[in-house]
Amino acid sequence: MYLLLAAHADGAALQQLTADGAPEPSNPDPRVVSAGDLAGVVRGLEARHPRWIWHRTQDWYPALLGAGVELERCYDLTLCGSILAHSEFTAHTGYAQAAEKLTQDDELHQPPRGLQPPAPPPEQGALFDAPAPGQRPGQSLEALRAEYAAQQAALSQAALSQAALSQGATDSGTAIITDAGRRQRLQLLLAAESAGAMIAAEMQHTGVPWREELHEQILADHLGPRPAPGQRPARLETLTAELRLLLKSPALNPDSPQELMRALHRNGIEVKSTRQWELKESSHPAIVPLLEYKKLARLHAANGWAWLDTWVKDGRFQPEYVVGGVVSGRWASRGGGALQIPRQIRGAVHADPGHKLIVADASQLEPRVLVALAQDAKMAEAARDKDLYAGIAAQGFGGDRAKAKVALLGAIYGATTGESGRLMPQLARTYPRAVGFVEQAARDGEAGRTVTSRLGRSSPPPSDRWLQSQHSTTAEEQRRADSIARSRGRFTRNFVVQGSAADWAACWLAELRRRLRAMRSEGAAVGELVFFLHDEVMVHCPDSAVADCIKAIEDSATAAKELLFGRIPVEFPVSVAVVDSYDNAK
DNA sequence: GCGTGGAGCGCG
DNA sequence: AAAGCGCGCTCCACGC
Repeated sequence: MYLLLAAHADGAALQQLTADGAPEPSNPDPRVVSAGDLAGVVRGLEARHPRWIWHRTQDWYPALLGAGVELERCYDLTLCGSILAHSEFTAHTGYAQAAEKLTQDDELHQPPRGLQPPAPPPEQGALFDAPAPGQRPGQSLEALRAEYAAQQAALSQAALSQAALSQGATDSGTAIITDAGRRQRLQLLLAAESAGAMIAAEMQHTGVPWREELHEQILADHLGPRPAPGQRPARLETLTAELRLLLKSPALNPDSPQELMRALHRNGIEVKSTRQWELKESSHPAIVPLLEYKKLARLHAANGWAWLDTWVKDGRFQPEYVVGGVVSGRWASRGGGALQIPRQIRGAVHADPGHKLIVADASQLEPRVLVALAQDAKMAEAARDKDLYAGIAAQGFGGDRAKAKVALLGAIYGATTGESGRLMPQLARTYPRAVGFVEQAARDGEAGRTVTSRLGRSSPPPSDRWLQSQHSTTAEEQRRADSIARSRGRFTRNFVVQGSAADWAACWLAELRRRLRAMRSEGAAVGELVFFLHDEVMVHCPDSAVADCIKAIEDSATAAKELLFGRIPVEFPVSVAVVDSYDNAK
């Protein structure tokens, strides 16, 4: 059952659709529900397990969660439309071609980042103050129904375009996949992306358990007592005085890179930047206190008392996740730097009494994804090891794990110089298929072609810079053009791996959510997803549910692998830690 | 005074 | 030891 939910002058409008987006013949008429009744009506309809179709999950779901209504499935027209508009699998469809021609003012087809106005603030009011459709062009019930139908049509036509076929998808070693296969992959991606949007809203609603007094204790230990607003904490004040003496600069502001650079130069410290690793080269007595200052200043500015006041309420950190916020399919976040919680303060993330945090991460996800993408049998042998790098080291690097790791990451990132660059030929000799796969992606990018993740998310087209650089005439311009092309090559090289890893993670997350919901419906005390970070999840759960949650996490990882790649002999192990405090997880 | 871009550093 | 991918946040510097 498919239920379309759209804003309406009197609240919301609901319409039952068929799978391909036509009004359901047995119940074709829309139903208008007042804002006040909506949560109750939605709750009642949820018993029939519909797929809720809406413009953006963020428009509806936060307020529904606020009203205590959790839903099972949705279809997020904005996120799915963005995938379909750009995917190579649907590039030949009218949908993608129309999206390309669309003017800036039709936001349905815009990617969800940057170009699109920010989502309405996720307050409770959002649901109940939805503006009339007239104020939101393109979001009437009829417009959304047409949009859904158009997306389903594009999906049903999913296939690799002729252009892409002739451009050597075969010589990269990729097996030709059937149209049905592409359709299935895209369908899976759209479902996972929409589930991700629900999970993001649910995790924001739940929040990460955050003990303010533990955070404050960490700050006090490092920085001293809380200073007055605008003041440096005691420890930073002391270090500033020390630096002013050591660098003979009585008014030095160590926060100013320019002042700092001049002061360092005056004291014979010849650095080209004030980056940590470069400062560490020098043995001047000012360096040690300077590095400590930088570390602590960062803690104070980014995750100090002000951060705590702003982002933690009633023992929960509730960041906003931005699904589809990264072109590769990774999530971004807005506010509070949720995806950059420094190790220093992870001690403040603490389970409630009688609960544990289960922190699970997919070990060495990106290299394993590369193995599966490239179907490199030799590397797959190494990937049967729990420690893939150790396996690679044994096969091709005389047991030197560090070397193996640097070489493999270099291949994924496109390293050309340094140790990593030097190891590339050695890696390529041992694993021609895996290395050939990323090399092909790099050549595609350099030549201005798009590349595509396992499930069908495609890289953006070349930038204006790249296009303009194609017309270079002088040798100098040509050198610049080559540099721009190589830069795009590194991007597309990484995109196929990072994007496919994001595909895997999205499926992992969606599968885990499904299992946790099933456990709850059996009435068991059960864990909640509270955090997700690219290849890592955190579940907050009662002591009694720990074993079941771990099993759900592991089963979901296996399920995700099979959804993406089928039954292949490559392991995707998860490492699981059951802890009270996040800082004990690794 | 305000917005923007760079530097620097946190995370994967 | 310090190169190669993707982000967000804070500060400072700069231009209007």
